[in-house]
Amino acid sequence: MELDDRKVTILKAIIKTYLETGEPVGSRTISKYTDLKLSSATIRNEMSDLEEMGYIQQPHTSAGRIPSDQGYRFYVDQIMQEKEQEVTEVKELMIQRVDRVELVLKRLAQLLASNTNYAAMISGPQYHQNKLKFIQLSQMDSGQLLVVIVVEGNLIKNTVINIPETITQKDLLDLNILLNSALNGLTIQEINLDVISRLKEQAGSHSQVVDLVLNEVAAAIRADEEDLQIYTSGATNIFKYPELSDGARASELLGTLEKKEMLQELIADVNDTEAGNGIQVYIGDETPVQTMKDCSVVTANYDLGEGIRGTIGIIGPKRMDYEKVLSTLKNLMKQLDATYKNEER
Amino acid sequence: MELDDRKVTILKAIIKTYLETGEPVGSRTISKYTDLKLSSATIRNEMSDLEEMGYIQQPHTSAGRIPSDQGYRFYVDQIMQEKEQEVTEVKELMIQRVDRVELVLKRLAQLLASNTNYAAMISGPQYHQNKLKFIQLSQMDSGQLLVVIVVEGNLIKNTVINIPETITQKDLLDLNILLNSALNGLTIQEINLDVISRLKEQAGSHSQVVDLVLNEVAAAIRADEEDLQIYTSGATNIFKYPELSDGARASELLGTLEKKEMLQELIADVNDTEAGNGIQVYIGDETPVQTMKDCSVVTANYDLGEGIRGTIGIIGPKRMDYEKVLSTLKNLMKQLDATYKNEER
DNA sequence: TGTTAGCACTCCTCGATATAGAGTGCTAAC
DNA sequence: GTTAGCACTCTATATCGAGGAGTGCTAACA
Repeated sequence: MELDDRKVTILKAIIKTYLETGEPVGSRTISKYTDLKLSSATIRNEMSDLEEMGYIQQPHTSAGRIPSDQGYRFYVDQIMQEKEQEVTEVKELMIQRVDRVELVLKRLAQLLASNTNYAAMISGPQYHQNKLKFIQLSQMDSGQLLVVIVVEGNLIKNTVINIPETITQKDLLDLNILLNSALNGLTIQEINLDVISRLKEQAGSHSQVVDLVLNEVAAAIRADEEDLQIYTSGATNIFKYPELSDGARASELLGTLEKKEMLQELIADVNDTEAGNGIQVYIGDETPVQTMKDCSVVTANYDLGEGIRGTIGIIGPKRMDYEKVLSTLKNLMKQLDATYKNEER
Repeated sequence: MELDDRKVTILKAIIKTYLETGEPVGSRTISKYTDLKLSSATIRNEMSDLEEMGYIQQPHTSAGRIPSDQGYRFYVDQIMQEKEQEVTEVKELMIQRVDRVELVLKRLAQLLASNTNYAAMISGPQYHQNKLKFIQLSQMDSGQLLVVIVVEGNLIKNTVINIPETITQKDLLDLNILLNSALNGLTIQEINLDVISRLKEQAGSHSQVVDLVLNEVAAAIRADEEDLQIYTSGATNIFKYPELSDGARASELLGTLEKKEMLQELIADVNDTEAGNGIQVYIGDETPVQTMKDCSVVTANYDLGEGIRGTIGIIGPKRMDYEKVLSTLKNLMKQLDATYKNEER
């Protein structure tokens, strides 16, 4: 059987209506809704075909039809094609340049959640892939050194370390110069034993301090990894969709969003399958995260330049408003580009 | 009517049973449960009295009894008295000293949530009440200054600012000394116009930089306030308690925990009414947060020294295991004291 | 040959009704 | 003061039937 124009029109009409209402849609509704001027009987025949072809299904014999995952997939592919060129002008998202990346990300998540009425997640940059830009040691109290580490993209980490020895201002200055010249431009991953032992040699009597500093660098980075830089917002939006809000489902889903570990799998998968324009849609079972199999997830990869890149995800019911979500994300990416890339930091 | 020993025993038995089961408890259950060796009929009479006195209530005529808020209050007051002296040894909570306060707080919240099976919240320190300890400017690229601000308790804030002029190493050193000597020991609130203008005078040609730096200090602090330093964990634990997990209620409660604004009111109230040992219990309507009126909230104030203090809260159903929560919190406070206070930082 | 009207059929939804069971309150006896 | 007994109340659960939405099929129509 072939998916001719009329079938496509009817399929789209079914899906659109279902997206709006969340109720199974009957033949009479479609017969009125479309401008096809067909009777409900004809529609019924077509629907029967569409069901046989796997695009729609019936919750029970005498109910209307709802889209199957395959149906959603067809629909999404369609609108992704149609809108490919079109640069949608959604209402301004009001992005302000802020220097602290985490804050920006948190706000973005909030923005997306409140704009779409779905749940939003956003992953922060992976620090260990970024290059070191600047290290600064300074004496606070005696025996206490303040360590400030700046990596690409002006991400700043800092800690206070206790040192056993006292250290003169002069030595401190030398150490700073040494550290900077040795480590600048390296990523955290590239700071291996070789680099470290060479550094310690050069540091001479202060090799112990170097050790402590490098340990702290490593620890700070590690803490960050552990502390999964994933922000979520609007998790409770899922209660707006009855099909997601029954006890067990809601609990699972919210748990996934709260714990965040599983979201990493999602992000990993997004990065693996990296689509053309960076926007991807997972419908139902397509998701790599089992607890989201009743949801759809739309993801995008953002890149603020200077190594700050990550993944954004919108999580909602399968009957989410794909057009809106897709255009919101596209618009967001455009604005991020405009705000962060072109303007030199 | 008087609340004699037998009534107390029965009341406690009712509450204890209800805490475990979550179902209204009948007279026969109590007659078997206690070692009072009384028939269900006698218990019924006593229950009737207890209801008249307001300690228990019936969901409907032919159901068993459940504790009223007043009943819970009595119960909690009792165990708080009984356990006052007793330093309970719950299983070790495994607190490790970590230097980054936010991480510690996040972990604490997780620890509490998983230990109790309720939701946990924990508020971070309010930076503007803390004294400035150290300010350091350093040149990163030309035109870019790295500003590091350390306040009491080794809380570190930092930003990168763009400056219009270039500045020599010598001038930078002078500026650092100037800033530190002028601002050290002041709280953010104490840095008023008077201090600022005096500073700018002394800075001479670099008064513009001083301005920028102070603005950034203010902005960093403000961002922190906005970004409400409240961490939550285990919000989805509420699904373990049917009386909290129906759609509307769960949504409201989770929303409150996610948005966090309302939690501030709770914290404010805790600080206002500051109880003896710092532990407080809000039962049902006693809570200052309307959305938690079906819950009980147990709060404690922690103090890690050096101005790092805040509030911890455990949020669960009214039939929460008060004994466990109270002793867990007491134990936690003890461990925090041992880990942070005695050991000099 | 495609479209449509008509109709029987299916299955869900919703309200009404009946029933079982848990628990109470009261009374009377111990 | 305590207890056994019993009638009574109210909920929870199941059952039934009516109403209605929607289908699938057939036969007639253009």
